[in-house]
Amino acid sequence: MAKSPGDKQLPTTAYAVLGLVSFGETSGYDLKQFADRSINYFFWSPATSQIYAELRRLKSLGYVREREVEQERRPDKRLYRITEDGEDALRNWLARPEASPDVIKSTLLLTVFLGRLVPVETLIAQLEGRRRQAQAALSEFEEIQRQIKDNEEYFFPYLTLRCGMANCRATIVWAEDAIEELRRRDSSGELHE
Amino acid sequence: MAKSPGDKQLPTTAYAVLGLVSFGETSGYDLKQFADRSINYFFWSPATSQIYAELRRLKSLGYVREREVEQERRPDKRLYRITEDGEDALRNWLARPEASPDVIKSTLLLTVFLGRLVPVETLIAQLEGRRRQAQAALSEFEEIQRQIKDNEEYFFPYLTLRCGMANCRATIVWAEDAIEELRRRDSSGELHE
DNA sequence: GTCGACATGTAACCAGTTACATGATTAA
DNA sequence: TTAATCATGTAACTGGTTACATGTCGAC
Repeated sequence: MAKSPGDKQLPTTAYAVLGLVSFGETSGYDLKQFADRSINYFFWSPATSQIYAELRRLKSLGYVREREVEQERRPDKRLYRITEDGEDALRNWLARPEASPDVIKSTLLLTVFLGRLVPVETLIAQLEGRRRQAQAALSEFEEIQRQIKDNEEYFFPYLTLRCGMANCRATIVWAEDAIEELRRRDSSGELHE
Repeated sequence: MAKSPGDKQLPTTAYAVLGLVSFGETSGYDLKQFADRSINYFFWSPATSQIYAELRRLKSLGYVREREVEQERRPDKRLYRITEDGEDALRNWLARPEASPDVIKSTLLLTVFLGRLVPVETLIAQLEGRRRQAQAALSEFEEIQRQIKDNEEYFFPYLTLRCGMANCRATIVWAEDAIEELRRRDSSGELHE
């Protein structure tokens, strides 16, 4: 059943949502929270409306099953649970031989690249900002790591957390390095331009 | 003149193209090559058709000036040069106090995050692939660095290059680390489902 | 009485890609 | 003659966001 002829590739977001559903029955609303505090760091967090749209698509493909739940003191909600077909499709997608290369859009790096058009102090300020940001994220990640590192259940998320930490450290080192180089260049003669 | 009332924010791609044009008069075709081998590493490289679309927009805003050039042994082409208004708009955008946070879409990390659904060997193979990739990119970056590091003209691109190198190193370290952790876990009992 | 969390959705729009069309020149 | 490079563009589509609508409950 895995690999029926009409198996068209879905957009990555669909698999991301399906992957989150695979952790257990949830609603669209909960999924949004979950996404924001997990895959958000290395994959964008889709808009709420997008999540609902994906859930409808996954349902129409038979990849998730829907269950309506009436609540008294809360609005009614729809809970989704992954199906066997859904898990097949997900495993299939996950096991493709090569992951597509990362997509990175860094307006900071674009700004640095065009740095000759920017006042040095502005550039340094932006780099400082990024450094602080990375430092804050690193602390947060370290805290999370403490909480989950011995919990076998979180082994794979833990690995992605480690990646986040490595990237933060790289960013901090680079930002400091770049600031230093900027200052050196700036003081070694205002003869530029 | 910088900051007229109708100054609506353009999409980042527009500023990216404008930024590339700011290096000197070019055609859409040349711009595509330039983009592929420069900002491509930290900003996506727009489709060719998109570049032409942006050039038309920039022209209609008065940010670039167009000049038609007839060629004998090549198709005719249109060359673009940034205007004063264009440079104002660009500087203005570049100097905004905080760069928006990086957008990262890593299907590899998404795959690792959902790693419990993937055979360990597949996961390791993907991580190996990424490690090799980062290693290759690092070598390439080091080579480029050798060529440009003493050329004042390339100072700002050089800073972005250093960022790329830092990220490559972080990726290599992380990938090796993750593979090790995966192997350890795998050998310490096949009791995981 | 108003704000924030809960909960789902629609409609309009935007940014960007893919596939294709056109056509000349040059190198294999 | 076939493919690659030069050179620009159109049309259809996809993936995703924004703004908005709707309504309840609990806390301040």
